[in-house]
Amino acid sequence: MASLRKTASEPRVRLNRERVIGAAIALADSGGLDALTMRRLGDDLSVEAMSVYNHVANKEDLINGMADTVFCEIELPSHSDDWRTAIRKRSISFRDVLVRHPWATTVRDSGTNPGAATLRHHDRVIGTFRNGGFSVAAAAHAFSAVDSYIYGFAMQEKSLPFTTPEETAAMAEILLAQLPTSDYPYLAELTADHVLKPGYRYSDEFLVGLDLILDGLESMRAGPS
Amino acid sequence: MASLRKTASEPRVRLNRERVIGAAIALADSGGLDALTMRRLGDDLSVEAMSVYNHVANKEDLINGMADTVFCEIELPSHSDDWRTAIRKRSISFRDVLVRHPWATTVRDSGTNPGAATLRHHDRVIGTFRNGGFSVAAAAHAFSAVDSYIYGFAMQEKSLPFTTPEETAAMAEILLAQLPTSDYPYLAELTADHVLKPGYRYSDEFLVGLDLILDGLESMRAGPS
DNA sequence: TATTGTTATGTACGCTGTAAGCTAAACTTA
DNA sequence: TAAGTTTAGCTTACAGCGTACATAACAATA
Repeated sequence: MASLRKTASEPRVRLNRERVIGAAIALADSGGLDALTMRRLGDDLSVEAMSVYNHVANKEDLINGMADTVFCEIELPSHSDDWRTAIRKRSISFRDVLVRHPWATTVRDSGTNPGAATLRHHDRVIGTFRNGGFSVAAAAHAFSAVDSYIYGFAMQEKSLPFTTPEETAAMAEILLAQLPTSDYPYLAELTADHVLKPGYRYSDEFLVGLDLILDGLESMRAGPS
Repeated sequence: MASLRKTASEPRVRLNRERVIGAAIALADSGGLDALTMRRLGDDLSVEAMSVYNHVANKEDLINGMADTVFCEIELPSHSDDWRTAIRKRSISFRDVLVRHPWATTVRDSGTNPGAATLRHHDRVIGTFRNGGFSVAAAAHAFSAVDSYIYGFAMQEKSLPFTTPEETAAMAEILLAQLPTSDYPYLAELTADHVLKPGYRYSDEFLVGLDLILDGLESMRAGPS
C-alpha cells in the first residue's frame, strides 16, 4: 500500500503524545467516543493506526490522557476570591468544559489512576474549602456534593436531544402531543407551563441548583460540622 | 453445527423480550456493559446470537429496554409521606438501584425515547413536589437538582476502585505513600485525617449531600419562587 | 559513513454488531 | 387431523474494531 504522504520531499511530521491526544479529543468532541477509533485517529493524523501505539499504551491510556488534558481546561479556583466565589467560578468553568467535551462526563480517570492535572485541581478545590473555614470533614462533604452535582447535571444535559430554546419548544410540542396527558398529568403540566415558556433553556437550571448547594454549604461551614 | 439443545425430545423454551432483557441485565450487572455482547447474551439464553433480534430491534433498543426495566426497581415516592420524606426515600432507592446496576449510570434513555416506567416515575416525582407546595418552576428546579446529584454521585461512586472500609484504607495508604505530599497538601490532609479514619465509607457522603439539597429545596418552597 | 535506537508501516487475528436467507417449529383454519 | 401460514431460531457472511508482531524507514550519534 502506498504511503499516506504524497511525496518523499515533504518530510514526515513526527507524532508525539500531545498531538495524538489533541486529535483524539477533536475526534471525540465532534462525533462522540464512538467515533474515536484507532484507524480514524490514524487517518486524522495522516498515519497508520498502529503508529499511534508508539505514543500511547492502549486505547484506555489514550482516553485517560484525554481526560487529564481536558481537566486542564477547568479554571482553577482563584486564591484571591472568597471560597464561594472561587468555587462558583470553577464550577461554572467545569460545566463549560463538560459541555465542550460531552464524552468526558462518562470518563472517570480520577478514580483508578488520576493524572497530574486532575490531582492538582482536586487539591486546589479542597484547599479553597479549607481556607474558607471548612473543617476537613466539611471540605470532604462539600467537594463530594458540588462535584456530584456538576457531573450529574452535565450528564442529564448531554442526554437531552435539544439545546436552543427553539429546538426545546419543538421537542416539547411533539412530546406533549404524543404524551397520554391523563396518564402523566404533572409531566404534561410542567411541559406546558414551564418548558414551553418562551426562552426556556434547561441549561439555566444549572445555576439554580449550584447556588442552592452553595447556600447549604455556607450553613454547614458556619454551623456544626 | 449441532443445535444447542441436547435432544429433540426436550422442547425448545421460547424466548421473549422480557427474558432477553433480564438476561442482558444480569450480564451487564456482573461484567459491565462491555461484557454484554450479543453472542454472550445468546449463550446465556442457550440460543444463537441472531435469535435475540426477533425480540429486540438492535443493541440500542435492548439497552433502552434494560434501562426502563431497571427504572421500575426504583421505589415510587409515596403519596402518604410528606414531600421531603417521599423524595428522600425514593432518592435513596434510586441510588441503591444505580449501585446494583452500575452500568445504568451511563445509560440515559429518558432523553431521547423514555420508556413507560421512566415517564411514570418522573410524573410521580414532579407530582410529589407539586402537592408538597412547590410552584411549577420550583418543581422543575427541584427535580433537576435532586436527580443531577443522584446521577453524579452514583457515577463518582462507581469509579472508585474500593468499596469496603478496609479496601478504602488500603488504597488510601498506597495513595498517600505515592503522592508527593508537598505538591498536594490538602489532598494529603484529607486522605490522612478523613479517609483513613476508621469506618470511613465514601457512600456515607450520599445522605449528607442529599439532605443539604433537601434543606435548600425546603427554603425555596417556603420563600419566593 | 556506519551504527543504533526509535518510529511508522503492513499484515494478521480474534473479536464485535447485524444483514440475508434458510429451516423448523408453532399457530390457524378447514 | 391436514394443510397452510406465520414466526422463531439457525447459519453464514461481512465490514469494522483493538492490537500483537514483524519489518521497513527514518533520526541521532560515533
